[in-house]
Amino acid sequence: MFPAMRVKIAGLDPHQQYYIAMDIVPVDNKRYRYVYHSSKWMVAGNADSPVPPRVYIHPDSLASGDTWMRQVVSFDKLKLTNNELDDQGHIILHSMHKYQPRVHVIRKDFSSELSPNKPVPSGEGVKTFSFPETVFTTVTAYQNQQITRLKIDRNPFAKGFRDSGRNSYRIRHE
Amino acid sequence: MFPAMRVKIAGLDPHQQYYIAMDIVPVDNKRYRYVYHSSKWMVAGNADSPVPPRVYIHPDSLASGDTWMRQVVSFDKLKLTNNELDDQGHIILHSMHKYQPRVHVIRKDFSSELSPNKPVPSGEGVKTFSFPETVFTTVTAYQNQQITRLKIDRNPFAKGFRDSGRNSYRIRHE
DNA sequence: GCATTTTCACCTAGGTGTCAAGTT
DNA sequence: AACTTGACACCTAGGTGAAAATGC
Repeated sequence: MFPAMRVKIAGLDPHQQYYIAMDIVPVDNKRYRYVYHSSKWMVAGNADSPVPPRVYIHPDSLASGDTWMRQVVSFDKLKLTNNELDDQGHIILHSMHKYQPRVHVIRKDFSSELSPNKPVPSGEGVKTFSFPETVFTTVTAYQNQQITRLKIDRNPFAKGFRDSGRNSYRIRHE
Repeated sequence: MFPAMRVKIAGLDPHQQYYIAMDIVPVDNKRYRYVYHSSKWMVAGNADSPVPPRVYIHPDSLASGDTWMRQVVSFDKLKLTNNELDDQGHIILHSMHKYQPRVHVIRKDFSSELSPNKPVPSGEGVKTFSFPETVFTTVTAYQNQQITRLKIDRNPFAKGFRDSGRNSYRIRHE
């Protein structure tokens, strides 16, 4: 997932151990399509059937509150798929749906049910955070040029698609 | 360090948490040189003064006995340096000295003194293993062709130096 | 008419030994 | 004469979007 979610965390007990995890939940029960001439996402029917729940447990887990608070916690290794049979532990989503990423801070002594394949437990010892500005719509092909430009300009791995010298290569193989 | 040390571990308590670590200790108090015509390492004086102790804590630490025993534990990310002022956490060694790598299995509740910059604690809760067949001599340039061949043939990153098509490239830049 | 998958050139990031040049 | 360092060609490993191929 790019751009990656990055969060700063405060208020933990420095000596307590925590997991930090992310899941991604549907915003509504709709399927969308992009209407190019109005540059808007429009409802295009009801959502597809639910997919197996997946949780991305941040690879620095387990760590102390102290450690988590000292750094920006980045989710740049989180991967998405539309393959409901995925066995790589990626988060499974439907294409053309709207989603909300959520960050979970889970105290170790309340983590007994934490698993990449089960919903994140809730209740005492678990805090969940949603940032509405991070809602996104899944696609298999980009629907508008602002997104394409953002991806190319900001992601180091897409440097080959930036404007400088754009004409001087990219000859297809026969 | 290549080839990397790889160990299988048995006899742990599956539910206990352990660190696994490696350090590298001098075999003797000598400095060596390689005598080409007899293909042997010969003593060439006394060892250089000791270097700061460094411990490589296996990156899968902390993990349960169960987890450690289920996999081959590989130390392929361990790095060596002859720079006594190294600040990358590499293990510091003298060139032209003989060394013995050691594997340490450290129960979590006895790990209070475990640090990349302190000698590994010893005593209850800590087991140390040495494999004499893994003794090696440090160099900055290879001293014999068997080693060079071993490195090139076995290390995927050295594929470019293998024999096939050896003549067809490797033109130096002007 | 779309949505999705596959292939590919182009990158980042970093692990190899070689060689030239420097140091001791 | 032996040792050390730095630049470099050549790899592995894997993250990009474009375009072609396939599916629905």
